[in-house]
Amino acid sequence: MKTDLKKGSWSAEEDQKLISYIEKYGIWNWSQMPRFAGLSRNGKSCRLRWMNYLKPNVKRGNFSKEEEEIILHSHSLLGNRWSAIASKLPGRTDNDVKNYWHTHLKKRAIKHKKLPEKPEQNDTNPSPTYGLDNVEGTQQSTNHSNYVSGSWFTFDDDNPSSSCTTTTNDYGFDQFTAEYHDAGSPGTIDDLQLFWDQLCPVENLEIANNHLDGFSNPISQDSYNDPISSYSIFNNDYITNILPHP
DNA sequence: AAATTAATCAACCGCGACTGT
DNA sequence: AACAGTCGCGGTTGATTAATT
Repeated sequence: MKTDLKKGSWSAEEDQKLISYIEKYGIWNWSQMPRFAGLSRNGKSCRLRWMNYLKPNVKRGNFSKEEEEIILHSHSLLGNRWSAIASKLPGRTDNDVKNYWHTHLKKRAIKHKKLPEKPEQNDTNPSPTYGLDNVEGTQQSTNHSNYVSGSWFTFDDDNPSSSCTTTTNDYGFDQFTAEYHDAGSPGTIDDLQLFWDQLCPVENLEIANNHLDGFSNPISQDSYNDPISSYSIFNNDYITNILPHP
């Protein structure tokens, strides 16, 4: 048996029924709830309406410049993981972010992709523009050498197998990536700790966790067992995802 | 002013992941 | 291990509104 379930736009009355029900009884089972709430909707429709529209603190209205930047940055790393991107924007839903991307930002990102590579840098006299020293809030380091934009170089004289690089990603953002290479000869967990401490103090790791879904703290036994652990930092901006070695 | 086109965004659909049995 | 139910995600559609001709 099937009572024909309503589809399409929600009426104010339906909204009110759903809100009242959830306020009273909470969310316990989306597929069962509509019956009890007196709604001729399937659970999926109710869930969507609640999540994207009715839930308290859902932010409506124009996206700020800052929100745009976060979406662009995040998308350049995460791709179409709208939910992960939305999680960095309090009050915004994945649907909103996705819509905004398609209607406002996609063209801009595509344009970025067509931009020429950033200017060549002089290998013998490297500019700090894309280097670690210019990453905001990151500990200054004097250890690195042979800096060449876009290619690997020795990061730490004490850890010759560690490296970092800078690239311009597909969206035109400068991206800084660091890796710890354990080159098959296991050191101690302290070596790894030291490497990441020098590269990025703990407070910045916390920033990373706040800004990126899926970030895993490199200072762990797990990543130590993995011969390479890495993450990236947008120039002057966000610490970003763990990246596999290319 | 009317017709046409473009932009916007709420909502639907299919699918995969997860959980419980 | 297999199955069913549920949930959440991402791609897509379609109705409405705004802009343009």
